[in-house]
Amino acid sequence: MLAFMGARFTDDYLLFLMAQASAAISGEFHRWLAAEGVPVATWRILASLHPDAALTIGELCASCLAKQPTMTRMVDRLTREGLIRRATDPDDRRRVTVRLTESGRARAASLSAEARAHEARVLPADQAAALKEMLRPLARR
Amino acid sequence: MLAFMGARFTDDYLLFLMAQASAAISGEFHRWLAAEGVPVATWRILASLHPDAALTIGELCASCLAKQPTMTRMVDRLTREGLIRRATDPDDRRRVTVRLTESGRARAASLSAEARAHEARVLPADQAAALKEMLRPLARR
DNA sequence: TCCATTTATATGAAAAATCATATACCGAAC
DNA sequence: GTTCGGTATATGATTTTTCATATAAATGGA
Repeated sequence: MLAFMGARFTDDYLLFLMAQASAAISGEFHRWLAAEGVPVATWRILASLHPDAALTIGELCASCLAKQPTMTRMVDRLTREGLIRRATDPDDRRRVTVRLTESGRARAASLSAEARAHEARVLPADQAAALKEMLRPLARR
Repeated sequence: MLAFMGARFTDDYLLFLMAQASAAISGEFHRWLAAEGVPVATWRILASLHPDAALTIGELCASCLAKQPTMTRMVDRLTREGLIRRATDPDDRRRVTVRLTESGRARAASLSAEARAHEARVLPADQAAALKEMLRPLARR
């Protein structure tokens, strides 16, 4: 029998558990995306705009968890690919609002459907709902 | 009154909520680390080894959510800084096991104490325990 | 109006992470 | 013991992300 090793700090540390759970579950879906040839950054932006939101670069940063210079470059790329469209906000000409093109909306709809199906495989609906209830206030901070 | 905008997909998508909650809460602690001059990568490795674990590079990758080449380089750096020590596993000479030095243990202990204090500020103990219960099986996948 | 401050995005330089691959080693089959 | 396939870590090249800063525009006074 092996010697008892003593519990590791991270085995019962909320922030590590949350990061690991998030990475494990998201990783499953990200591997599916990769098989479809869809970069994770593309998915995040399409999902954030789906079905018909107009978000600024800054709002996309918060939703996709990227820094602003990164987001500007991602938005450049998706714009070149014809999936999204940029527009200067007339009420505040510093702001750039982004929304889906028709082609982007179609792509977002199909990926989102698969995301929902994956979510349903991860947890029964009642457990998923309970978990979301706990996560929502944390996500807002 | 503004027109109703239609719910966004990501407002009720488990994987986004989990990633956003994780980033929001971890971000709070990471800002404190930055103020202390401690890189996040350093904290993750010290926490994973605390108080006295001997982990391989591969196990550290899983714990810290980094890829293997990244981890090899992080371990190089912390070794140079005298916080951890590498050793070839005599039972399998391909493996490199890593553990804290005395100096690393002291640093890990003090950071972990602050991490616990932060965790306690995030959620009441009973809610944190309930959340951990839900996250644990997901993190194991 | 003019100026100072703050906010939103863009961009060049730098840093960090990752991919592809090399090396070293293990274990099993022969 | 030799070979073959698989596993663990290391490393060069590349990509991705970020930092620092610039530009442009809004905001709140003097």
